[in-house]
Amino acid sequence: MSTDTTAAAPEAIDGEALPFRYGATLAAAIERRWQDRWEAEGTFHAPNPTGSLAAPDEITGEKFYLLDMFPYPSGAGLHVGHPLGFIGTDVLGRYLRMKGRTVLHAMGFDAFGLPAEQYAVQTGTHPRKTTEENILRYKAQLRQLGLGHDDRRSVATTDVEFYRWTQWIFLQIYNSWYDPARQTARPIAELEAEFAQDKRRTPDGRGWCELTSVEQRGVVDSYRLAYIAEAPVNWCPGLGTVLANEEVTADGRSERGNFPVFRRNLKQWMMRITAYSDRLIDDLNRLDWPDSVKSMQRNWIGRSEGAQVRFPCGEAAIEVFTTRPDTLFGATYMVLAPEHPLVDVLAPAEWPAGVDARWTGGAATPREAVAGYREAAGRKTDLDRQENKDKTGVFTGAYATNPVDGREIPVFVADYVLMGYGTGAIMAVPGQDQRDWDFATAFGLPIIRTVQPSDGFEGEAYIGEGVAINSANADVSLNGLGVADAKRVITEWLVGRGAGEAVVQYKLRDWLFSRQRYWGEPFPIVWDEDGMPVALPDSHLPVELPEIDDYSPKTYDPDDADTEPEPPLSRASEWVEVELDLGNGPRKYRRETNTMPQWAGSCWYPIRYLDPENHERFVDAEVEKFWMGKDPARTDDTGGVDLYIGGIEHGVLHLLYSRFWHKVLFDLGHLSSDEPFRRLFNQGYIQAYAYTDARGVYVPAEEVVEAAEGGFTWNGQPVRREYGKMGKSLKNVVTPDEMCERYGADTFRLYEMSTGPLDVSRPWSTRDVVGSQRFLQRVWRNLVDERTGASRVTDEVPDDETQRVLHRTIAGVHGDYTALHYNTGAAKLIELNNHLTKAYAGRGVPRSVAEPLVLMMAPLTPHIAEELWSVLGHDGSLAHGPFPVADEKWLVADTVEYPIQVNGKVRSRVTVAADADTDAVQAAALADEKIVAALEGKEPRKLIVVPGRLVNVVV
RNA sequence: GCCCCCGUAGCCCAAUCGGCAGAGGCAGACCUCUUAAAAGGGUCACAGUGUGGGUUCAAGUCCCACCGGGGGCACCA
Repeated sequence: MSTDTTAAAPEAIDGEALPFRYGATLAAAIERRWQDRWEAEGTFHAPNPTGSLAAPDEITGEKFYLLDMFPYPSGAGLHVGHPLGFIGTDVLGRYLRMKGRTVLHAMGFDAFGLPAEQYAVQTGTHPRKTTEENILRYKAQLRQLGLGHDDRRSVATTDVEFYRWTQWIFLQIYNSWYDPARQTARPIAELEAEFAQDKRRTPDGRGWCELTSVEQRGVVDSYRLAYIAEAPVNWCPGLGTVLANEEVTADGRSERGNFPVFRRNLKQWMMRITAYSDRLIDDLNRLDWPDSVKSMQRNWIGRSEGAQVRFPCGEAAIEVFTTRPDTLFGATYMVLAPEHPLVDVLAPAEWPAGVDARWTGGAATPREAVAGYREAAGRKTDLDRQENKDKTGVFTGAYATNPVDGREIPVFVADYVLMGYGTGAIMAVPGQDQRDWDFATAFGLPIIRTVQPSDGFEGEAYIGEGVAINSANADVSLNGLGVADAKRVITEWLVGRGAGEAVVQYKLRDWLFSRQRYWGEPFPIVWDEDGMPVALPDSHLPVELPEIDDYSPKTYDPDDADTEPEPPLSRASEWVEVELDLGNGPRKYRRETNTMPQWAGSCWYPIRYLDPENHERFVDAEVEKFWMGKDPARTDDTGGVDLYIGGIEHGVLHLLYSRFWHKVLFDLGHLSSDEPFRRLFNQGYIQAYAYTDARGVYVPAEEVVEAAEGGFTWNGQPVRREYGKMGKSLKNVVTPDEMCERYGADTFRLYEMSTGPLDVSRPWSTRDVVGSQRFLQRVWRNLVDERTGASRVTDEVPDDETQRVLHRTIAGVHGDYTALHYNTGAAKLIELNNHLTKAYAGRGVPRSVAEPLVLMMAPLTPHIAEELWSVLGHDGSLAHGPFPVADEKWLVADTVEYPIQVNGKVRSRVTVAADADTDAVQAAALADEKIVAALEGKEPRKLIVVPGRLVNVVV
């Protein structure tokens, strides 16, 4: 390779006298040249073991799969906060590559999504056009940062070749069912075979052959992992689409757009993620993830163990779920959710004699009371229900029988019980549940304590640990047992009586998977003349999005709950109505007109990076095993990406969905890893100050100055400072483009990595960037003649002190890079350079120190390091090493200075040989005259010698 | 209300198993190079670790309570 690597003479901006001073101009020339060269030489191409990207000879060292959460290419472009994680991963990737590891690092785009579609609706521009322009802009912005990505592996979820495989994965899921006995997904054909051979009973007990083919298909469809269900979903008229639970905020609004969301029963595609609840929760223990994300997922899945108990009630029985079956003897009433189907059935025509006036809601009959209450509850939004925690309800007029003691207890309807959790009915135990206590107090219901509160307990409901009391019948007694034992005993008793069983409940619901949008993956599904869904065979993939004129779903008044979703694709009638031969002759079908949610593509993109050009499979099995396979050297390894870095905002949605898909594909034998991300790391955010004037209007943050007496001013007028996001409307956006122009990419990278450890959020401060620039300039000046651009290094043998500083730096930098503590790594490099500046002022730095310094800088500031490396006479790139190795002999000092403490206060210091043993150190300490004086002849009570650290004399 | 994380110099951040509170940067003061300018060179100062207790020979680090900031969950039975 004959690329010219001498420093180009820059335009005279840095001054005639010093044409080779390192500044923005010179940096720009160096950076552009090295970026071109890396691209031309394919420096960051990662070798696959086989397939189109195969280069088995280039595989050296252990592989490492490094991954960033890929960005959505928005029209606004990147601001300086976005690349923080990207630079962080790049530094690690470059370091590991220099150490000889085979590193895969690529960057793609999560390119389906609402903004491009909304822009299309407004302007008529095809979302593909907007999306592709934005991707090009992002790529240019990322390229100028010098990120070492394998550009051959850059995929976008909107690429037809990509979403063809998203559709293929959907079909894999659709064509599977979950076998709870084997705890695994299995092909649907195996289920059909079980039915056909009568090894499995049909839901209504008829023989398989007695069912019509449509009935048979209906039965099979009800087992699929992707299925159609008429279910209560989150309908958002303002957006014209339904949303997943995860996309709705706690106050019942859409995460995007903040529109009201209503619960509606609609037919939608669902994914049976609940089948994986246990594995998703249990396998968290096998992952190297932050505790915060693990606990968020545990919380979201919400597993609770308890018992399902039946309370007889007239002809019917009310089923309740409880985590506290030990408190059954304290159940003094029951509550049904307003939507509970038994509410209508139970209410008798007349109130029982002597009914408490508080219970009737003023109604003449129970049916009237219940109907009125139900209607009122139905009008309340979820938000109203949550905000108003005063307990309301009415008596149904019916009584149920407590199965443990035969007591008749009243049944209420109240909206503090939710239909969506458990069975939608509870047994109320006011003695041990504060909500029930509040209700019981309001309605004059009895309270029985069945757990002995701890001494001095002064609260109302007691939820703590304690022994059971008041809990015995003729058959069984819990009295004296602790909570756990009592639960076990009573559950066994219930099971024995056929009154209940031990069950596990989850908060997790199935994943609503269809959206009424244009810019998403079409489903590979058609509907036949029987109105049944039919999966398209693989040979019909991809199902491409049709061209249409109007990209918008029908949207409505955001508050109008009584509207129906109407997807934009439903208007593409030529595309929707098709005649296909799916193996039984040409027939007419209607295409599914919903599209997949944005999460679909992000569920599996890391897998496609591995083998982006494979047209036969979504990934080659050997390639997947190489990059993501389980490591037999680790116990119970999950396999997966070696390090995944991204923001914590994806803690539940993306990370839960992709784990689910990954596990299905693993179960079906398509993947060898059973988790997608072995290690997860949440980077912090770059935040920014914004300033408002007296009217509360944002002023350009760039132009605000700090007043001498404190406070801030803009154009002389005082402004108020606030801290938070960077955004156009806040007038505080700083872009990487600006930083590259003013300082160069290396300075920008170094600045972002220096301001703190990667997981810490920190404020952006443009004026601090100059510090990083100065460091690079000083290194440059130490090694390069600013007048001629020639090397200044010498062949001098460095002095011992310099050797020690160098090797201490090498040892430290290894640890810092590995731990993603780039701020301390950078500090050590600055320290080393500061030492060189002093020690070799005016005469050039020894080559044996200069070279390791340059190599160690390379992960953080790759362009200037490459340039210096070539100025020092090396032809090739340093991207693949070597990386300096510390020499032990320079890590140990000859002598150690020990501080001597008397009673914990430093009184003196002694210097002893580094290999002096404890006794010698002790002797030296006690012989020190200041210590002798401090002791005043007293005998030390205790002597602590911490080797290499200090001596403490206790008197 | 419950759970998790974080409080070190004017600011961003270091500090290994508990072992001398300071590595680095910004801003500041002073000196200096330069015709001049500063993104030139150099020197210096600045906190006892949010507050109050405790454990220890020794606490920024461990324990308890409180205060402040950030995040998650929230009538989940």
